[in-house]
Amino acid sequence: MSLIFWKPGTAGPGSNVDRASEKEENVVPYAPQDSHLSIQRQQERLPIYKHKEKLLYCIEKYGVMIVVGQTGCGKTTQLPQYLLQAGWAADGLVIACTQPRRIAATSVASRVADEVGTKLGNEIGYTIRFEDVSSKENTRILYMTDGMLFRETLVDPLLSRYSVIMVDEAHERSVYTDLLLGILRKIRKKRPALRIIVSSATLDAMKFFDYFSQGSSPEECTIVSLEGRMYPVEVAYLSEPTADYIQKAAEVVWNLNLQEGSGDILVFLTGREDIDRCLQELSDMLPTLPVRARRLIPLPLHAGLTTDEQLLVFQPAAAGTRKVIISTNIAEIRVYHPTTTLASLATVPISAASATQRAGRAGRTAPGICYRLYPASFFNALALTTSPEITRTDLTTPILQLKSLGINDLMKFDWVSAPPAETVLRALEGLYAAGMIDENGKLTPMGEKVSECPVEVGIARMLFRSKEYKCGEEILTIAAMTTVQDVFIIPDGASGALAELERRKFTAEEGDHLTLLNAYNAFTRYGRSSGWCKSHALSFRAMSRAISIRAQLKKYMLRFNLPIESCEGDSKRLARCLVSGYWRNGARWMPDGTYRSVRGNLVLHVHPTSVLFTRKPRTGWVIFHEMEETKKAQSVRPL
DNA sequence: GAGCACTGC
Repeated sequence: MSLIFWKPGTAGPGSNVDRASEKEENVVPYAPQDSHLSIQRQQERLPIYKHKEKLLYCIEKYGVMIVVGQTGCGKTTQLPQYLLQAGWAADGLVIACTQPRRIAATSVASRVADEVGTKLGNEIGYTIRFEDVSSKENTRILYMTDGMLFRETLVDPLLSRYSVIMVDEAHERSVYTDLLLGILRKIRKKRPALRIIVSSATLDAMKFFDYFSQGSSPEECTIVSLEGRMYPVEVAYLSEPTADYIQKAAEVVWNLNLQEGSGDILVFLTGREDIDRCLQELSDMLPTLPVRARRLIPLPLHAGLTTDEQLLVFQPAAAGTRKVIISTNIAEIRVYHPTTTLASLATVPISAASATQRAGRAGRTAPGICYRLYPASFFNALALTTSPEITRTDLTTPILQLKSLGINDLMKFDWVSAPPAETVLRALEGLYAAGMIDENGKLTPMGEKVSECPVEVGIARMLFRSKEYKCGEEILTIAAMTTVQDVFIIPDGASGALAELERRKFTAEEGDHLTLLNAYNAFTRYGRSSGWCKSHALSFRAMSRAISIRAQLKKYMLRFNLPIESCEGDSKRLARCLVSGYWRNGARWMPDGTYRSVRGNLVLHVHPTSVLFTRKPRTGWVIFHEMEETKKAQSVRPL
C-alpha cells in the first residue's frame, strides 16, 4: 500500500497523457552490443520528433525494435504515424498496434484519428471483440487488443496483411501478449520482411531483447530508449511497520491535509472493503477539521462503481478543497500487471517495479511525494517484478490454440517465460480427456473446431454436445452467462437483503446454471432495459455483455452445423449436457455440509453467492463452474 | 453460514 500526493489541476490517475510534455522527450538509440546500463548513461535530452528519422532507420535495419519508454512518452500514438508517413503501409499493408485492454485500443485509435484529421474507422481504425471499427480496404493503422491479433493467427498464420506489428505495454505480460510474442518470433523466421516493435518499461527491456536476439544475427534486434520527462518524487517510509495500514493511510492523509499548500492525494489499497473502511475513518475525523485547512473530498475508485462514478475522480478539485482518491489498482491502468495470483485472490506484496511506477504517478505534472506505509527495509525485500501471468494460470485453452497453429511439441516451444512443466502437462492431459487431442497429441476434428471458439474448452465441449441432448438454445445462454461476471449486484440505495430477495425470484432448484438461464430469459422477455435490471438487482452491463457473447457463440454454432433447439423445460436433458462440459468439476455432498471434489478429493465449501448455499443438493452430487480459494477455504458454484 | 484485485477472445 502506498500513498501518493500530486498537484491540482491535473486529471490524476488513468488520465490521458498530457500532450505538452510529449514534445520534450528524449530518444536514446543504441546498438545491441552496448550494455543495457547505457540507457542511464547516454541521456541526451532530445525531443522524439527530432529522432523520427533515427527510429525509422532502426526499424528499417533491424527486424525487431524494443522501445523503452514510460506511458505518455508518445510512442503509442506517434510511432505508428511515423511508420505510415514513411510508407510502411504501402501496397495495402497494415501497421498494427496491440494493447492489452479494449479501452486503450479504442481511445488511442480515436486520438490518432483526430491527430491525422480523419474519421475513425477509415485510415485509422480499431478492432476489439464485438467491435470492428476498421475498413478492410482503407485502414492503414489498426489498433487492436493483443488477444484479437493472436486469434487472427489462427486464420492467417503468417499475419500476411501486416508490415509492422507493435506490441505495446509488453511489460504487463498478459497471457495474450506472451503468446503473441512467441508466435511473432516464429513468424519472423518465415517472413523476415515483417517488422516487430515491442514497447516496454525499462526493467523488462533486456528480457525481450534477449528473447528476440537469441540465436539470430546481430542485425535482428535493437533497443531504443524514449525516457520521458519526470518531476522529482520524494519517497518517504514508515520507521516501523504498522499493524493497521488502513487507519495509517487515513492518518497520513489527514496530516498531509493539515499542511500548507495545494495538491490532491491518491491512496492505493488492496480492495473494495478496505476502501470503504478508509473512507469511513476519514469521514469520522472530518468534523474536527480546522477551518483554515482545505476541505477534504474523499472519492472511492474501484471496478464496482459505474462509469460515471469513476469519472468523478477526474474533475478538478474546487478552490479550498482537496481530492483524496482512494483506489484499488484500477488507477494503475496501462501501468502494471496484477499483484495477485489467479488461483487464489490472496493479497501479495507489490513488486518493486510496480511500487516505483506508482511513485511515478506523483511526478507527472509537478514535483510530488510518495508515502510508503511500510519501512524502507520492506521495499528492499520486495520481488523485482510480478511473475508473468502465463506462469501462474491454467493453459488448457491457449495450448489448444497453439496446437491449432501447428505447434505440437509444447515442451520445446520457446516461451518468453516458460510456464511450469506441470501446468503444460495438466493442460495436455485435460485436452486429451476432453477428446480435443489424440494419444499422439494431435488435434482431433472436434479440437480443430473448438480451438476457434472464444470460450473455455469445457464450455465449447458442452456447446458441441448440445446437439445430442437437443438443448442448444439453453446451453448457448448458459455458456454466455457463465463467462460474464457479477451478474447479480446490489443496486445503489438498495439493501443487500432486498437484492437477495430479488435474486431469489430467479432461483432454480437445480442450481446456479439454471438460475442464470432464468435471469437471462427474464431480461430478454422484459425489454432488456436498465431500469428493469436495477429493480431486479441485475447488472445491466453484465446482461448486455451476455447478449453480445451469446450472439457471437451462436455464429460459431451455426458455422459448425450445430442445431439450436430448445429442451422445452426438460431440465434433466440440460443437466446431462452441462455435465458433458463440466465433467471434470464434480463434487459429492457430505453429511457435514461440505463437499468432496471427485478430482483430488478436496474439501470444498459452497460459495455464498451460490443458490445452493442455503440448500442441500437433491442427488448428493454437484458439478461446479469454478473453484477458488477464499478466506474460508475452497468454495464452489454448483449446479 | 459468509464474500468479490484486474484483464482478454
